[in-house]
Amino acid sequence: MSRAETSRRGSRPSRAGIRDVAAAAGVSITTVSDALNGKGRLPDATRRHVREVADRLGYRPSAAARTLRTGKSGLIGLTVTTYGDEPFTFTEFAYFAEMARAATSAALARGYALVILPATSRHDVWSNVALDGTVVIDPSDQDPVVSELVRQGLPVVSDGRPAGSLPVTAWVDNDHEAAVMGILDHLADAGARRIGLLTGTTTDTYTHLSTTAYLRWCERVGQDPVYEAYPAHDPCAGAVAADRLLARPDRPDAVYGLFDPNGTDLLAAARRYGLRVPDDLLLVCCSESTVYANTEPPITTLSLKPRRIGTAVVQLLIDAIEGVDSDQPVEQVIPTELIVRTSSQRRPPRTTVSPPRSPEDR
Amino acid sequence: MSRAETSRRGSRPSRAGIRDVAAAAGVSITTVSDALNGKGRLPDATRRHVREVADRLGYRPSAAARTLRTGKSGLIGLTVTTYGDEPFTFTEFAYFAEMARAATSAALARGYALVILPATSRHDVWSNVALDGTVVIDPSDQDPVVSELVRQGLPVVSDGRPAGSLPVTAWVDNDHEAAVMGILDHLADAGARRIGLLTGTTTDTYTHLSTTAYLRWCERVGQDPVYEAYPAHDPCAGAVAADRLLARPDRPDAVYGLFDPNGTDLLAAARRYGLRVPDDLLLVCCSESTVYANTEPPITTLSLKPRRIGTAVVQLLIDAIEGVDSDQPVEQVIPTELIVRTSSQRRPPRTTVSPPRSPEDR
DNA sequence: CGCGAGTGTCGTGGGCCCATCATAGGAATG
DNA sequence: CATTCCTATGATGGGCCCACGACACTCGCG
Repeated sequence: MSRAETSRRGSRPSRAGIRDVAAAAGVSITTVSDALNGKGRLPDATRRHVREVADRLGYRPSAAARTLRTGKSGLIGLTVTTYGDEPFTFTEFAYFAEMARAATSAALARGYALVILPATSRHDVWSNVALDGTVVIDPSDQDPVVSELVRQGLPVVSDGRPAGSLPVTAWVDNDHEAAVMGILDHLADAGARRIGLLTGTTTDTYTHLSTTAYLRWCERVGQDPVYEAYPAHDPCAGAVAADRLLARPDRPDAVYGLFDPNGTDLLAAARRYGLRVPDDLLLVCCSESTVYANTEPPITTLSLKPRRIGTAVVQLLIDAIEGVDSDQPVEQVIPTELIVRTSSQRRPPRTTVSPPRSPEDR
Repeated sequence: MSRAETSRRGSRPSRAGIRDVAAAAGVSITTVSDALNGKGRLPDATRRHVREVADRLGYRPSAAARTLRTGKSGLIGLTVTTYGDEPFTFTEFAYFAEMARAATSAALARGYALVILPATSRHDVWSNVALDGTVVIDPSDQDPVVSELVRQGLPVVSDGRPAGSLPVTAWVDNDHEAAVMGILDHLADAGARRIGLLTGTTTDTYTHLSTTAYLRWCERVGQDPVYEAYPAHDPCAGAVAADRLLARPDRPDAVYGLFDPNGTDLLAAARRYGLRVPDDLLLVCCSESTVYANTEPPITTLSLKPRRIGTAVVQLLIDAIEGVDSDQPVEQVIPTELIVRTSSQRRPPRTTVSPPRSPEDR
């Protein structure tokens, strides 16, 4: 009867379109659109009727068409640049898993979905997906991916203070200097005389800021720096570096490890040299892994609160996408948390309970 | 001059379109499309020229428009149904992290990107993203999400044998019965007289098949079943159930735990009861976590090979999307791997090395 | 009482987003 | 004149939104 009915030629295995709904409901396309989207001024009767017909036909609006028309896809990119070519390092570092999980939840809660994309700009994938914005974890200086995205006018929020003058829309990070200072003070309070550092050779800001803070602290208290650096993406290199650190003539009596597996590696190395923890060696490492609550002895860890970071990053990004001028500053600093366990206390504490983890605040 | 030049009105802060490239290169829109997509028969000179101009203008084809026209978005959904409302349980179970990572890599390698979606059908998100197909992990019987997707004609591949007559396009799974049987035989060989099981109360196929296999094995060898079940999504319940199992009057002298954290929980429970592992109690659990290589003692684990599963699932899905009639069957069974460590051997083995992990085969 | 202007409600038409593809058209060559 | 080659035209995909149109009803004034 109507044009919609006849213009579709032949068989129709495809899904019902807005046209079909309009024809079946006896109204115009616009009315269908308005009725389903809650826009326009329509009597409730019409609205209900259209919705019924749409349901009956199993109508689902085409996401592609809507995206094309509105310019919004409801998709957010997530990309991890750090440590090598693998698309992301979920397994190696619990931090990424937690952060990605929180980011996904936060995005979904606001009606967006998260797309995981490779750091290495395989252009075909990046340009095949319509993004409203992107979260970049640890962007390197002059990151080409970021530049390209910004050039296209897309908002970019980074996890990690951007190096140089990378033009990100907003960023979220911990205060790594303060965290390192706090740990070193904590170890010194526990009786450490010479504190060593296990650090990385990579050039990301986390490694850089932490190492610098360590060196400054040493200068302030008048201690000679004792540290070993290794390529953080190589799990075996970590064990070797831990061993080297404890084999030095100026062996430290306390060590802070910047990366997740350092705790286990340092513990193993200590065993090899017959060092007791915490009696002969105090240990702290930066990790989100719950493993360290059950090691022998339990190891004190620094948590960077990846859940809060993941949530914050996504909130900032969506605010930027939707043009919400939030009161939040575009630079957000998330506090770290030192979870003190046996490994960093000379005298065993009265109770070794770690703070209870509430689902959100972590 | 051309229509493209004049039809755009006013200022143009937006990205360059194919029109602009055509105008700038002095050719038609079709020629631009063909030149960039490698289609049609064009002289190389034209092709190069168009590409140059496109680069100069920073032209990126609109993903939304392409999707609308071609009907392909290059996007694959990944959804986890198991264990509660949280969008996915990355952290709790290393299995998911590994599997998702492998799936992401495999998708990217074939030019697709992965979108993580919630199992609970928040319709607004699902219908806002144009998917070419979906991977469903552990679909429950009569899963509404799966039904809806299939109704729309989208291919769905599941990780885990679908229960009932769920109409998935293909599925990948381990042979859980064989795996459990193998472990029980392994424990019996090591001298176990009464083998207990730590299982779940959930109704997913993994739990169901594994438990059934255990009961059948018991029947075959004439042992009374000794098992405790708990809701797998609750980490605390696991510790309690482990304790209950070892507190029973008919205490088992060997236990297999179906879930990732069971190893740690059982080890802790054993300590509380003064049981030595492996002397008084043999232990195996199903886990992808590397922590069990370093526990005291190291614990034998069953690996379900999540990387291979994640890869296989995505390959099958993309084959279905692209209409490739692969030689592969639509039902793929991935072999499991038992990583034997100290906890399941009465006499300490001569060497306790676990097999070296190659990057892909895991 | 009659008629046009004024006000409001409800709905419709057609353009638009942008790239792709089938087909028709034109130029050059044998 | 026929045959290659190459390029242009126009339709298409599906939903959203601006700008109106149809219609009903009220009010004011002659």
